[in-house]
Amino acid sequence: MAGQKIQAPKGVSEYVPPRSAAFEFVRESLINPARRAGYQLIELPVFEDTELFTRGVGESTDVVSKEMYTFLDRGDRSITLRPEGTAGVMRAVIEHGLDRGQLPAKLWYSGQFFRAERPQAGRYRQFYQVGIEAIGLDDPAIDAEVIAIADAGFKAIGLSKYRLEITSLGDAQSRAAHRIDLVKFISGMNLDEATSARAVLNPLRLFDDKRSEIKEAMAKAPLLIDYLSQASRDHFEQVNKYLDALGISYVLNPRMVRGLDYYTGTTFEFVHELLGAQSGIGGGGRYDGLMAELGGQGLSGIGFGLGVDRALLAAEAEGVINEKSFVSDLFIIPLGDAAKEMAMKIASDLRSSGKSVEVAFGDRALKGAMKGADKSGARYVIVLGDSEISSATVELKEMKTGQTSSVKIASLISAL
RNA sequence: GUGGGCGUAGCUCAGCUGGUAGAGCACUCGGUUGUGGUCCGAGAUGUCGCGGGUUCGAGCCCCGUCGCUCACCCCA
Repeated sequence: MAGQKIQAPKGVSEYVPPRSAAFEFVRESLINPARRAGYQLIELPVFEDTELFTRGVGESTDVVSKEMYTFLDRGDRSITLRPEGTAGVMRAVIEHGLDRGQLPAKLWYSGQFFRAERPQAGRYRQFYQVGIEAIGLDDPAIDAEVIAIADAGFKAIGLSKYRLEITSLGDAQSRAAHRIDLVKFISGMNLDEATSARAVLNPLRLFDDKRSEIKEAMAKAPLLIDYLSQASRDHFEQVNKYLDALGISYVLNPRMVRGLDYYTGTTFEFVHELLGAQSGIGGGGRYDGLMAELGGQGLSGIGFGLGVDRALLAAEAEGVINEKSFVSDLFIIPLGDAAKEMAMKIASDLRSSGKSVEVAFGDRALKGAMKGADKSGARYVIVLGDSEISSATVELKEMKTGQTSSVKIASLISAL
């Protein structure tokens, strides 16, 4: 019986050669600034107790209420594929007592996340994020550093056509005071059912509506930024000051809306100009109440999540991906069985000395093997046949120039 | 979840008012016996997403389904 072809599940992003090289480059570019700032790797499960997200991210959010991959495992536990990274990091910090050492705890992660949405340009059901979290420090300087690390990642990729938007969501009192006035304002608007339902869940959502009539109506709505407490205002001004000192440009967007309930205080988003509807390539902010909500001590925190898939899309749109895929130092073409054995031995020795070496297997004709060497992008090629074996000498050919030189097999390592 | 567009060789696509498939690229081999990138020649490749239906006959029409894609919603 002929096997039916099996397709990947709907909406997943996957990266195969040659594009996987660009993906790897983008991901590493986003991670490196965090490593260089002293953030340490944290590897966590991709599935968690469902309650972690309902409690941490917030039941009223779209992410939790209609986009989670939730299922019962064989022990009837409710499990959810992680839709974001911060809640899991906070869970692990509490569980492993990382908040008992020196603060802030500075962590980075990278991996897959899952959201059961309708796929679209730059929006996948399984997608990749790189993120960092700095937990246990209220200093506005850490806010600026976190933002600077994200910005450095995008710059390392070569991106330039994006903007950084920031605002402050203030503390609990700030938000409560603002909400009263905002709800009052919205009650005076004439809204359709779906929109007002959304407004009840989170009135801030209306700031993000794309319809022009809503935008116009919301133009006069009270802004949260005008309700900030003195402490929140001071903190936010300090953040801006540090960003200025770092030479990071940003625009204040008091209408910014974030989809996760845990955000407080400093909040930011990176928006790319060349992407379609899904133009956010990264975002984050403070979450000063999250740890307590998850049963830990009441430490504050700040972090970001950067979209690797979208950053790659943005890099391709800007045409800045010129990173060649990984290329070998040497390509060996063996002719005959004895040569093949020797080629494997040479390759193995050179590899343990840190050289990257490919061997042409499969007894291809020399012409085809040379073509393979060319395609591989290897810097040098040698042909290994009877005469080379008996003389212990090979013609080392530099592919770029076509020039060859005689080299003893034993001294190949120094010739590469 | 709602709506639009699409689904033909590995890739990008062509296929006229229905008559049982083609191009370019890529791939393999060859152009005198062991050295690539150009050029020339030859060759292999598809259950035309899947399942039904209409028809003497469907890649082209109809229905369903799966997937892709774009937008809404939402977000990375």
